[in-house]
Amino acid sequence: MRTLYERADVVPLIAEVFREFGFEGTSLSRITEKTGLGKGSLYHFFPGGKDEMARAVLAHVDGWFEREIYAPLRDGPPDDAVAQMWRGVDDYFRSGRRVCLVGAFALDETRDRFAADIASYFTRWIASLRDALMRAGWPADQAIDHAEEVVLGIQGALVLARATADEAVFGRALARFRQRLQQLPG
Amino acid sequence: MRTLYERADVVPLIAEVFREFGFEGTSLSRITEKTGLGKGSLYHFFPGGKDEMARAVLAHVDGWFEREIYAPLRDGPPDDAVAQMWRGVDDYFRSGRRVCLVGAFALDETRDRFAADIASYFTRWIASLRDALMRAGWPADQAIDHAEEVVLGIQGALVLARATADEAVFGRALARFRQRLQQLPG
DNA sequence: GTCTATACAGTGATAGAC
DNA sequence: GTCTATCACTGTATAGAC
Repeated sequence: MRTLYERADVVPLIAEVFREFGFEGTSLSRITEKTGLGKGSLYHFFPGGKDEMARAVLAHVDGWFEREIYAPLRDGPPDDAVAQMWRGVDDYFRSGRRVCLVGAFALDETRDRFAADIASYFTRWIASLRDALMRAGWPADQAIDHAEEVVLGIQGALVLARATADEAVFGRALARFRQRLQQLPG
Repeated sequence: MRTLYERADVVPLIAEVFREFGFEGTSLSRITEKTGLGKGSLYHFFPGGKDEMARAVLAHVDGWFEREIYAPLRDGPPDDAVAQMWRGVDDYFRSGRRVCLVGAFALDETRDRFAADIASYFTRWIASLRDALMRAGWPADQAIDHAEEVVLGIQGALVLARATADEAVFGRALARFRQRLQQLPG
């Protein structure tokens, strides 16, 4: 039985801990508990400690979105890419049961530590969605407006779903946005 | 010169610390630094420690919203109440430069500690806004949809504004919602 | 690579002088 | 009421055995 001994294998586990407890609330003992790896092993993989672990997690999340969401929005057929975005985010955020790690990091002083990564995650999401909408026929000003509102709305839906312990909020929000983007103007 | 020696005077200061650092990131030393009060005084006002301080802060925030936003939405002239809500939240959140403490608490395991307070803050906001919209002439299903989308959108706008360090996101989001609510259906 | 042992600063909290 | 001193504990991080 092969256990985890590659850095890439533990990053998703560490990501879950950061997602659940935030940066400050994540302790090495919790990471040890989740991964089964002692501090020695963790510092072997991440010499920079907790900070480097968080950076690896952010890079991992960013890589997933770049590959599954942003790149198709920029380069693929716009209607397919948008449809894949709805499926992708609903799946990724477990229909509202999972929280956005990047959004959570943004809210407290953790943002200052990872400001560039956090800003890039959102600006690239908005920019790639705007591109797809324009290629789908939306005028530039409406495309940017809709893109911003969708990305912002997904974050808000995740906050509200978790705050009220009502996951259905997330699905309803996605449905509203999907419907709105389907009605081309004119 | 009268300094702070009432519990009510220090709550807003403590609120700022929780808003900036989150629950886990807020330490008693940071509260001491902000308020100028030593641990002795803090535990005199809040025998329950950090937990009781956070509860007092949540109650303070809740009281402000109940008084300035929810009650007018439920009882006042709907158009005036909605207009006052836009002014109120723009002012309260400093046009996007301030974060929502309740939303931030909702994202990590802090939610479990204050679950009832956090859920109530959002469900009452949505319910009171829905009431106002219905009294303004919106059909029930659209009123609840819009209310949920506005409350959720405000949270998302705060996340996005802070994440991208672009406060203007917040103002644009408020303007979009305001415009949408002005166009009564039919 | 993975572990145990350990260093040391910082945490929330309490006691008691004034 | 406010302070200082102190508590037990947990935090991140390091060193070194195996």
